[in-house]
Amino acid sequence: MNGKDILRKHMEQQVSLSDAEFDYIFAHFKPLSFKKKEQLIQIGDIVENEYFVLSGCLSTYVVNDAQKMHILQFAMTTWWASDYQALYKNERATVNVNCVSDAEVLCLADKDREKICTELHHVERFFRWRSNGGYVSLQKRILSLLNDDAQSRYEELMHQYPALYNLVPKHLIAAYLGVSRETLSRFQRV
Amino acid sequence: MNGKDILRKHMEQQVSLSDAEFDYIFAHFKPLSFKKKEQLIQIGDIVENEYFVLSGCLSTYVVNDAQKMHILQFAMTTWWASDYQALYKNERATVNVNCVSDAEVLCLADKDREKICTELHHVERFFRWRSNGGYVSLQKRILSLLNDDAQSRYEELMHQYPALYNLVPKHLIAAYLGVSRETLSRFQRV
DNA sequence: CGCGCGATTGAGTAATTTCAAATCTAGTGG
DNA sequence: CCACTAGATTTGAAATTACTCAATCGCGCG
Repeated sequence: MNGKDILRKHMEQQVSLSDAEFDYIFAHFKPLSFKKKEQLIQIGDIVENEYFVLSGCLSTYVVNDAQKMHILQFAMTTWWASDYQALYKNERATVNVNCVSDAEVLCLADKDREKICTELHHVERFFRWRSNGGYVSLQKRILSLLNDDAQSRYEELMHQYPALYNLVPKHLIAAYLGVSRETLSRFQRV
Repeated sequence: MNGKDILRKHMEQQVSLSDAEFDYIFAHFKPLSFKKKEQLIQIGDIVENEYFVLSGCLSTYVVNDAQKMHILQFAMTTWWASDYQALYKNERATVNVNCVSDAEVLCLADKDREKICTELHHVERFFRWRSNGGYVSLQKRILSLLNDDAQSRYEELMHQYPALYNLVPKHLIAAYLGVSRETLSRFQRV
């Protein structure tokens, strides 16, 4: 399936669009390819775009003073990624976004998203519902951080996204779960 | 300031509305009063409403098998609360919402929100931006759970919402931060 | 073949939890 | 107004858990 079809199918899960409408929307997305380890956003950058992932895997992360990395989000196909704090509030980037693997994305500028949201009420609805869904997912993650031990979080993550197991190095999964790689490794033996 | 003015000011921070528009919107909100400890939503409920807090404080929480409580969110004036997973996805409630103190709220039905979003493009934009803001806040909380120790999280929370210090019992703050009340108590001495 | 990155393992350490008990506080009824 | 009580907070000590540091192992790629 090509990028256009992937995006259309993704959007039509929420709202229905005519061919003409979708063509118009799609014209605002720019296809880009990245190699493993390339940076899409770096801390301090001005952030003007968000990215819809077609293939491969991105990660959104920070590195603290003690050189420890924390991963806010992985993004695989049909997921969106950016520094949303910077994007929505017009601030400098406080997180990095890079490629865990080679990746293809569709790039959408913040100003274009706002433009097509204004022009097409359906699109505004799509993005509202997308945001609602993201909010609920983050709430779940907070609950799992509060309530579940790291081993359960690991098992749950692997259960929900088995593709991560082979696509992402274990130390990055540890950085997502919030445990040291050694501790994660000790869980594996079970 | 009365409830109507609080809501209007809150919405006008994002979008501008005519008097007639706002009157129409406001007609869909039902003012309700609750006493401390009253439950707005209980696990298992069908969830049809969300709540805009005018005064007092609500908390959204779960209790795990070991009887340990985890707080997903506090909600003070101008904050919104509900079980959004249940509300958005038409599922049964998986979290409780109750009153930490006596509280006044404006109740908005899911179907009314969707209706006025459809009727007034501005309102759809307001709710999209609200959701975007919530998403960013939850991301920050996840980062602080991953990166900061409990003491920093406590200090940061008190710094950002000093009102919580007197309004909310410490063991609930511990349940929000994800530490035992004993550990939180030991931090206090600093 | 050897290098380098990632994963694993062991041992000692630091931090938090649990359990138990004591202390403090605000609100209630007499 | 005071005594009482339930809820909230604090403290101590033991047990658990995850961390760090260091060393080793394994494997794919040049």
